[in-house]
This record gives sequence, structure tokens and C-alpha cells, in this order.
Amino acid sequence: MDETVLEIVKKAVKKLSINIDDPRLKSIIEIPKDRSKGDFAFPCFSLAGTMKMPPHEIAVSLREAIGNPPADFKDVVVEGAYLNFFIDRKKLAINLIKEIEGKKNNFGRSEAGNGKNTMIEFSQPNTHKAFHVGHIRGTAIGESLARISEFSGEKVIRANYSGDTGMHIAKWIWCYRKYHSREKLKNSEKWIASIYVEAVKKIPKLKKAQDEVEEINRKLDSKEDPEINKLWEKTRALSIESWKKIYQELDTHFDVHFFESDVEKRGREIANELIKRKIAKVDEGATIIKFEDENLGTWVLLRKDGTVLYSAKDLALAEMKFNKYKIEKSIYIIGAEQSLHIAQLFRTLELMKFKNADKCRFIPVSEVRLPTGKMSSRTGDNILYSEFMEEMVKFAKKGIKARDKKVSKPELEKRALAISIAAIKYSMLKQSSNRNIIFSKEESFNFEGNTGPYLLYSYARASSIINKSKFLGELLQNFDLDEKEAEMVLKMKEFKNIIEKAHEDLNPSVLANYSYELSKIFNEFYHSSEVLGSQKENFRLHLVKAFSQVLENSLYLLGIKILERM
RNA sequence: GCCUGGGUAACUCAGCCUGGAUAGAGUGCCAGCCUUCUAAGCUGGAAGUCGCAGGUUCAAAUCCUGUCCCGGGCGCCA
Repeated sequence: MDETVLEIVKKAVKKLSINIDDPRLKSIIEIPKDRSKGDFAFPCFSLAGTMKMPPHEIAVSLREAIGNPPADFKDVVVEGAYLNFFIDRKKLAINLIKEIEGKKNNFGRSEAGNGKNTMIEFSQPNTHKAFHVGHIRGTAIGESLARISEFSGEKVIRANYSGDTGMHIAKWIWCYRKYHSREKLKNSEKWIASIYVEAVKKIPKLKKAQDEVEEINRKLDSKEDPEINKLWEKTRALSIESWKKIYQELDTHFDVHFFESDVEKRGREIANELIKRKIAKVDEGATIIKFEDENLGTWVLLRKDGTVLYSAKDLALAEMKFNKYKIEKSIYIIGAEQSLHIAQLFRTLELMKFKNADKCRFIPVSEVRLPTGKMSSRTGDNILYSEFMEEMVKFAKKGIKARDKKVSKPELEKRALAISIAAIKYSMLKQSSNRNIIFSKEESFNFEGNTGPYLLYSYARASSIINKSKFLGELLQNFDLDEKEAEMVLKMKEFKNIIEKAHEDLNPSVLANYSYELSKIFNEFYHSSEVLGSQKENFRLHLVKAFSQVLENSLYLLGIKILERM
């Protein structure tokens, strides 16, 4: 529709025999914040220079040049320097509702991506460490971007990447053998995390500990000690098992799960190749790259004892992603504190003349902090996923029981979990990824206002109307749109543009905020307009159904499961 | 010191890329609304020198420069 406006303006400008073919004209067309001003607006300020006329006069002459309102438009009005376009809202409502009813779950889907293979790497928990609420952020963003990309016509490969080797494992094993060897190994996230925290605390205090850990790390690397190998294998498997439930609850899955141990060997080879190619060098025993660009500093690939660092492993991983999976785009969703590391990685790929270096994109995700400061799996200053969810579900159950006394037990469990996941995921998605989130428990237990549960509630309200209605006939066209109905239609109309924007910017928060705005308008409508039994029942039912579909699609793209009842 | 993200209402944020019509939400606070499709809702109100100072422009929260404050990073953790 905005393209149509552009055409009209262009034609009018031409009629005034002024030669402007400014490509910027398109971006000038805006949607007024105050919808009573019009559905689209063309501000004439920018033409003032070329046309040598005051903006208001330009608007007036353009209006004259346009003549009768063109098809699909009700009116074109001059206000100050603005040319305001009013579309035929009823016509729009009919067409849009029909389109949504026809396309259903596919409304908003596009083929723009041409089936391009895209790999999205996200979540990346390390074995032998905590999975805390901070991990939810990257996981939620990754899953949502995967869905948005798929909806935009790409073929997405979801990838997880876990550190299952390196110093933190050595520390864990050291601590377990020294203090917990009589305990049975468990697949409990909490237990696993606690041993790591204990190790971090104890090692600096004990004289020989650091050397002992180094020794274990070397043995892990060389695989020479069968007992350590076995312990590593077992505990690694338990860690991985502990994530299964978490990913199931978060409604995400991975097509491939890479581990550092898979790329360690190749990482070392690459590091050595880079020495031969004079890209890297040995300095104080370690293998490093010194970047010409001083802002990229120095990157260490191999430690002086020869063990492989995650830098070299990431090089090997990048290579493997493209070679083995034939991808055309590689997205890294990683903590912002690794920005330098990623810049070094991408720059090295370029230096290596890796042909896909330009197809890698990095989405930095900032920290989830506690009011008291940084959340850390090293120090144990964090909120574990499992503990938090347990509390949240308990809280959600209270609310459900209060409004639905007859709810069955399995239904209660299902709803409480869905509400909790919606709450936590939405709180992570609605905020821009480059901002820190100060995570406060109290606030996450608030289900009112701009929250996940509000969205689910809006959907449930719509469902309730639909379920109570009788057979829904064809959309009759004997209605007049009121303000609230028109607002809903116009908002739903924006859906496609929003997806496009979210996809382009790789930013789900655009879609999250849209979902909220859409729900808000629906709740206003719900309050002011009776549906069942009203004169306009037929139209309003179709409208509610269309809304419910758009919100469902929107929530799907955020990775949030809907509920018919709350 | 250098690099990087942020500074918008009491609090948490959107808007900034792509400059335009009185700067928007939510929470909290104040005042209302449940015999009517779920009150996890709706309506109204109070609340803002858009960190600060310059500059560009007809027009700056938005672009440029400087500066202050906070977070993160800067060679053998990931």
C-alpha cells in the first residue's frame, strides 16, 4: 500500500513538471503516529529546496495534481506541510481478513530467502557448568531468529556448540576426584554446577592445585590417562542429558550439536598451517596472531604447553560449518563480551582467504545481570534455570487456580509451564540484544502489562469468544468500521513489514513489541465492543478470528506456545 | 590508556540505523470500571532540561564533534 502512495506522489510531482526521481522519496512516506491524521503521510519539506516553494504550498499543489482520490483511497488531505492519505479501510479490512483466513498459519510467510541454507549457532552451554537464566536469553533469541528466517524462506540449520574440553573441565575433574569421588555421578544441573564453583573457589587457595589442574588438562588433551578419559566421557554425557528437559521446555531443538572436542585436532592443524603461512607466529612458546590493525590486538591460538585454545577451535568450526553443511550464511549468537574474539575470528578467516569469511554474521547478546552485579557460572552468583522455573511454575499455578477452580491436574501443569516459559522468554526477547538486562526475580513474577502472559491472555480471550460462537458463516460486507476495528485491521496489516524488519535486522524484539501493541489494541476492542450477540457479530467474529491468527503466528515466531485457556 | 555497548518519566525500557506534525509504553503512584464474550483486563490522571556542551539543518532524542558517568573487552579461561 505504501508503494501505491509513492506512485501517486511521483505522478503528481511529474504533473507539476518538476523533474525529481529521488530514490529517497520512498523512505519519506510515513505512517502517522496519530492515526486520525491519515493512514499514510507524505511530508513535503524535503521538496522545498528543489521546488523553491514553501512546504505547505507544495502540499497544496500536489493535492491539486492528484485530483480525485485514486482507487483504494478514500481521501487525500493537506495539513500544513503534510499530504495525508486515507485509505479505504473497509475494503482493506475485507481483503486482509480474507487473506488471513486463506493463509492461516502461513499468513506473513515469504519466499524472499530463496531456500538459502543458513546456520544459526546459539545457546552454547558448556558441559560441567551451570545452565542459568542468562542462558535463556541467547537460546530464546536464537530460536526466534531461526523461526523468523524460516518464515522468510530460508532453510535453517540450528546449531549448538558446547565447550566440553579445556581448563574448566580440568578444574571440575580435579575437584571431583579430590573431594567428591565417593558421590554417585548425577545428571543434575545443580550438582554439576556446584562442583565447578567449588573448584574455582578452592584452587587459588591451595598450593599445588594449579599444577595438578594443568596436569589434568594436559592429560585430557593427550588422552593418555584412561581413568580421566572415562570420567570425562561419563560426566560430559550427564551434562548433556541435563539439558534435554531444558530445551524441551524452551521449545527449541538443534539439528547439529558441535563440541570443542570435535574441532580440537583440526584447530591445532590450522594453527600450525597459519605459522607456515606466516599469518601466525610463535611467541614465548605460544602460537599467536598479531593483527596489523592495532584495535584487534593479539590472538592466542595455542598455549605454550601446546593445548588448543577456543580461538583455534573456532577457526576449525567455521571451516567445518561451511564444508560439511554447505551453508550460505552463518550466524553467531554469542555474548557481547566476546565481540573482540569474534572480530579476531572473522579477520583471521579473511587473512586465511577463507572464501566464506564475508558470509558470517555476529549478533552480540549482552549480559543478563543480577541487581547485585554480574551473573557467573564460575563464582556461582547466578540463578539456575531449573530452580527458577520451579518457583515460577508454582507462582503461575496460584493464578490459574484462582480463576479456574475446576482445572485438571495435567491441564494445570501444562498451563503453568506455558505461562512461565512465555513470561521468561518474552522478557528476554522484548529488549534489544545489545542492552544489559537487570534480572530481578520480583519483576519476572509480574504477569501484567507488557509481559508474555499478557499476550497469552489476549489470545485466550479471543479463543474464548470464538469457542462460544456458533457456526461462522462467510464474511458479510454490510458493516461500517469503527475506530477500534480499524486500528486492529491496520495493525494486522503491518505484520508482514514487521517480519521483514525483524529478519533484516536479525532482531526479534521488533516482533515482540509488535505482538504487544497488537494485543493491546485487541484488549481495548474487547472492552469497548461486544462481539457475540451484537449487530455486527458476523464481522467482529471474523475480525477476532483474524486477530487470533496473526497473534498466533507472531507468538510462534517468538517461540512462544499459545494456550486456549488461561 | 585503547576498543566497544549504554545514558530518554521514580523504576524498567521502545523510538536513534533511514532527522519531520504535541517524545511513547509498562511497572509503581492517584482516581474510576466486574448481574454482560476470562479484571493476568479497561478508562482517566500526575510524572520527561531525551547525560552535558557545541555544530550541521527550514527541522535534532535521532546526524557530526567534544566531554562526563556506567557496563563489557584488551596474550596463554570460554
